Amino acid sequence: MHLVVIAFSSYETPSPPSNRSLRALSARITLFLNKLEGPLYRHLERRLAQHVRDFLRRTYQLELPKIVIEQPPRVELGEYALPLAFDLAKKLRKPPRKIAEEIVSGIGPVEGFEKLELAGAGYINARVERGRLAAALAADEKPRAEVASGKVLVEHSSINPNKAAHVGHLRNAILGDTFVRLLRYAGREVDIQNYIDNTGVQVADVIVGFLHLEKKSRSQIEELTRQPRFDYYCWDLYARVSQWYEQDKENSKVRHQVLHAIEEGANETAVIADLISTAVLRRHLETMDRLDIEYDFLPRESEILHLHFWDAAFTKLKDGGVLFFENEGKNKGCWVMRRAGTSKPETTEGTEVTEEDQKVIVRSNGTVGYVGKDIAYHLWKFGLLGKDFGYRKFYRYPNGHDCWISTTVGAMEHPHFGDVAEIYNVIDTRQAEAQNTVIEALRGLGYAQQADHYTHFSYEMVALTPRCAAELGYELSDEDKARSFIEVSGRKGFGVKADDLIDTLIASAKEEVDSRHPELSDAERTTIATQIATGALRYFMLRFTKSSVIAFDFKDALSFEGETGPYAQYAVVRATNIFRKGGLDPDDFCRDIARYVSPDNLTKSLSGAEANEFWELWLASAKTSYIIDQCIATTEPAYLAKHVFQLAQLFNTFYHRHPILAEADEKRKQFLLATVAVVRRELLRCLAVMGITVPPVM
RNA sequence: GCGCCCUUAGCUCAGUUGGAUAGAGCGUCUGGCUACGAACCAGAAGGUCGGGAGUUCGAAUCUCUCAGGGCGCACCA
Repeated sequence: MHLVVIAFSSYETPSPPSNRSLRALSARITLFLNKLEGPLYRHLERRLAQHVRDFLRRTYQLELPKIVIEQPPRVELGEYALPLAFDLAKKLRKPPRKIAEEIVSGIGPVEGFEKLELAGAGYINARVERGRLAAALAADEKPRAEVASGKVLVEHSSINPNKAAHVGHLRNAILGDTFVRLLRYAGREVDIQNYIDNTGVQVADVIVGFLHLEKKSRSQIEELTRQPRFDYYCWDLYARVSQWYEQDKENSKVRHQVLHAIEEGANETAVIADLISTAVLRRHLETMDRLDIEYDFLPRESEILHLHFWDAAFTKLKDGGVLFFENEGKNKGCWVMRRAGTSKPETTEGTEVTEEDQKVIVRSNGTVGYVGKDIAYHLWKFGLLGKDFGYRKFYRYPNGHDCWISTTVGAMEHPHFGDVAEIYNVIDTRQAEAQNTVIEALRGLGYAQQADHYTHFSYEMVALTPRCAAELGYELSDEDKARSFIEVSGRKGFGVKADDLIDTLIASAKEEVDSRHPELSDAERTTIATQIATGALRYFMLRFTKSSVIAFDFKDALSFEGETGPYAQYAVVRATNIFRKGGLDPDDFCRDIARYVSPDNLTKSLSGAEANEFWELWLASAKTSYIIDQCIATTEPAYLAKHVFQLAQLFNTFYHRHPILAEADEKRKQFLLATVAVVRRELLRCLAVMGITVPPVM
């Protein structure tokens, strides 16, 4: 039985029904309820704030723009804490305790809350009706509340297709993929794009390696692209080419020739470049697929060039006065724009921008730079360019999902990409200024709304600890040894390759699984080890906040204990085992908890101080969607990782203290099982958002 | 020189809008497996939140300043 309480605040009473369509009305009421009267954690918080706001208006004629609501340090103090009496003390010229008292006694009943109480020097703590929140949670009530409309585009990975992916790329892809899952969990429609710079210098460098250092023919190269880890071959070759450039300045002439030929297209060098970059791209997709990371569309720079995206953008930028032609100084003959972050001088005539503050968009030789191409690409993303890519299917994932790629002339039938309401670009913080310049270009063109919905999802790089670098066999200077981290360098071939790391993690997990589960087949053990390895890696990349540089070390990344993915996976396995040993199916039980546990049982089992340890689990479980909203609003997936760990930790303590299957009191046993079911469900849910699956045993 | 970021326990990191006694994990030490599997749990030690000043009833959090570290600031991408 569901516990549905319908309550309208007096001033929110909807107008009487125009008995035209009962169904439409009921739909509207449901929507209304979901928005304001949901029994869930975030709704309770919002409702509490609303009541306080009303009370202040009513009693003191005060409007507070923001009612701060926080969480009491311990659960026995309640679920929400309001420190607002301290703020009001000065305004009302009364001691905070007195004000808090007035609010507590005057505010009246708040739906879903048991009571408010005065605490400390003037805190107001609110206690929710535990049984009701628990019943809603048990029934898994999920209002589809206020989903913003419009499609979202998340761009992530964007690895140069000239060498193997490394740990830094993994951080990018895992952050991006998790953010996609967060958005989808919140009900948003999301397109995942991976921008491929297949005509840039980095690709050119590898081509130089194949053609000029190794003197390979096209057919030899074709043969090589078919070898299993062709991207590794390129990794080493790229490092050699970088060295070769350093040997003789003359060598970089070749680089320019090759780059020019690739950009031009329709020649032997361009064909070879396409062969190589496409082969490396496939490898990247395979690597990321090992971590369950997929893409919908791969826009390539070659099409941005060949479909003349820039020409369309150039016209707009000139007409819009965003770009202007420089007649003198070091940027003479270039089309430039104001660099983002440089302030306009107070009084100037026209568009004068000092040389320092100029960003060259079109070079004096007429060619366009990367920022220019990026502006064109972003106009396309928002559907503002008036041009579109051609599309063809490129890669089919084992699950049947197709990933599309750009072409000049594509298939007639294809999904509609671009033309979105909101975009997120997962790009490391070093490109902040370039990203902001693109945003300013949009704003300058009058697309303020689009500029406001353009988010540079910025994160710090992954570096290596000096110890890790030494383990990899790199010679370190004394200066480097003293650093806390050393930046990876593709040019030097210095870094940890993604596939190597995944292999190492799987091997390490496999050893553990082998020794724990000799009864399983090798294939089963490998599957489990892969799940554990993926869980460990994805969790590792998500537990740090974006602004923190990750100093990578095998010891930390290979850990399966403590604050790790496997710790959370293990908690779920334990929860599952309780049901299995008890002869129950955990998912069936979970789907119908209400049948096993009455609201009355929940209320009784969760009341009183001795029930706090159980309530902590229910309360933490109730916070999932609240946390997910927060992750999206702050573009910070690390909060979810934290939440998962706390939930798993609470569960493990609970598990240890209460032998559930041995519980004699049947009612209590059902309640404990319900507790396990809810926590397990929320853990699985959160882990899924993090892209982590849970093995049957481990 | 200008801009952005960082500095919290031995190590690696949390600490959302300023709030109750600054928290985890790892490591160290002490305990706990007759199993709902110990990839776990319980406990201990460990802190001048880089230094200083200010705002505030109240600062790890806001402002200023100093020190140390990182990253940007190409007619590269």
